[in-house]
Amino acid sequence: MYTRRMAVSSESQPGSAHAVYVALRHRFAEGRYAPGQRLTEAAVAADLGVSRTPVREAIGRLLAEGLVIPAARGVAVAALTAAEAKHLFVLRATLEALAAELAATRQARGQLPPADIDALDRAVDAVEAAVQTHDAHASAQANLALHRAIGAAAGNPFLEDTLHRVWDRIAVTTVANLDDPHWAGAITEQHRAIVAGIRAGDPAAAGSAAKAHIEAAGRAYKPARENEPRTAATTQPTR
Amino acid sequence: MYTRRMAVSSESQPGSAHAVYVALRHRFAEGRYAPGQRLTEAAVAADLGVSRTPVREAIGRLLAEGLVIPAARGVAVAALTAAEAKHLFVLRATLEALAAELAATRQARGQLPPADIDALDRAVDAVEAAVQTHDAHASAQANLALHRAIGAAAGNPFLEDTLHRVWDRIAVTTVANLDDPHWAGAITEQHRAIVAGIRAGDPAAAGSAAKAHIEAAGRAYKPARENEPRTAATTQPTR
DNA sequence: CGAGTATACATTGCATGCAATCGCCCTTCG
DNA sequence: CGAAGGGCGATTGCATGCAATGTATACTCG
Repeated sequence: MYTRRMAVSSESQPGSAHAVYVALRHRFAEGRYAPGQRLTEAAVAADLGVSRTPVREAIGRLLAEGLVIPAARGVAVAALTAAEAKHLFVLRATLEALAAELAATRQARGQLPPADIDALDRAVDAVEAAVQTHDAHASAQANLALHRAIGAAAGNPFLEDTLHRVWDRIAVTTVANLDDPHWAGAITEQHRAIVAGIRAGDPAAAGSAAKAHIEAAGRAYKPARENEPRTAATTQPTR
Repeated sequence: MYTRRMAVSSESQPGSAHAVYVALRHRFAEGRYAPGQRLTEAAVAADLGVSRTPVREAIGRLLAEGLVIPAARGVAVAALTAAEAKHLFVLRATLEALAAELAATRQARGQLPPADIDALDRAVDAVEAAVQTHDAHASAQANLALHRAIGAAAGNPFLEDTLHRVWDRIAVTTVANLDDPHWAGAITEQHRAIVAGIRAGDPAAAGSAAKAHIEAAGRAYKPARENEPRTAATTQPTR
């Protein structure tokens, strides 16, 4: 998974500031810090067992990325409005279409290792299996892994980084929407169409399949827990 | 209707950490801190008259954005390799095509204020005038303003933010390449084609014109000062 | 004279302290 | 009963100190 690469955004940073950053993102993803919840430096620092300084740096990055927003006194976990989600999916559709096109182009030129393509097929199978278990978390995980693999196959580190940003922003409030059986059935078919286009080295086919897939995902998207009532205190002050 | 400004990346932050961040970016843009140059927290802090703490935060953000890279002892100003530039222009072409398409769509739906379109025309004129003065800095500035206006006209804050990131990354080492008279002449024509497509409300025309324009810009791009003094070479790009 | 090694030092990374700021709540007045 | 104002407290923002770490230099030995 770590085929790095050109310096676009450094991944393997040491230090607890980066650890805090990763930890916070993880808490967002698993909903432990819910959208709208307020974060205070002291509470996070106590939670993670570090001082406020690395927490400050991590929050600064999250603020720059839009994963948290300025709140009354400090920051709050960002929530996605319906309009924001719509805009994100428009961008995402174009980016994923480009990724599929580039991957197909690399395949046509023989620049894509066969192992990578086989990995795509396995990833599609994994999503299908996960969806059938009706495990939302595992499905989201497998789905993300597939899309990540396509992004990596494109061979453009800046595109890959941009895709990660978009996914992160969407994943803050989303898990795969499996309630709709029609969508759950269509997802694998659409995934296969993308991979087939890549395998065939057909950029147009792969790109349009990817675009259609993301647009369908955008239509199926329902903002999870849109408005959790406010004032979920940070961590319990244990008072 | 006035839609509340979506928080994608907070712009007007107070505090000297943000001021340091802006100041550093400005120094990069005007070449005062050249690519490959090493930055130490203490030196920057002394230069800007603050302590190391806000400098640390600013450098952390620049590191996350890829504008500086980890160096032997701290960080160095990032330089663009030819391969990186190529990848950036591929991404940029797609993003700007999307922006032009969305702007044209908004125009077709009557959602784009006529004043905005007139502003696009004026921006095109401004670029033309600046190019004729052979002032590289002014030309780059005017060109960026035009592209920014198109990005804003698209009405998608996430796309706009992503475009800014790409522009920033390219602008680190680039000014408009005016040496090529053929390119200098074609630039205004291409700009007009994009704006014409938007004004006509024709997404396909606007998008393809934008894509062609950026691809031409990518071909005309020559990495300014391609001296690579072994800065990024701490990790081997074993590609 | 070159290579290997030890040492000193520049520099980062984090914690802590202190002052400034802003929201919240309680009080007070209309 | 509602609104305005003031004080208190929570929280941020920045500076500084100290320890850890990796680099570059100087030194020694072959």
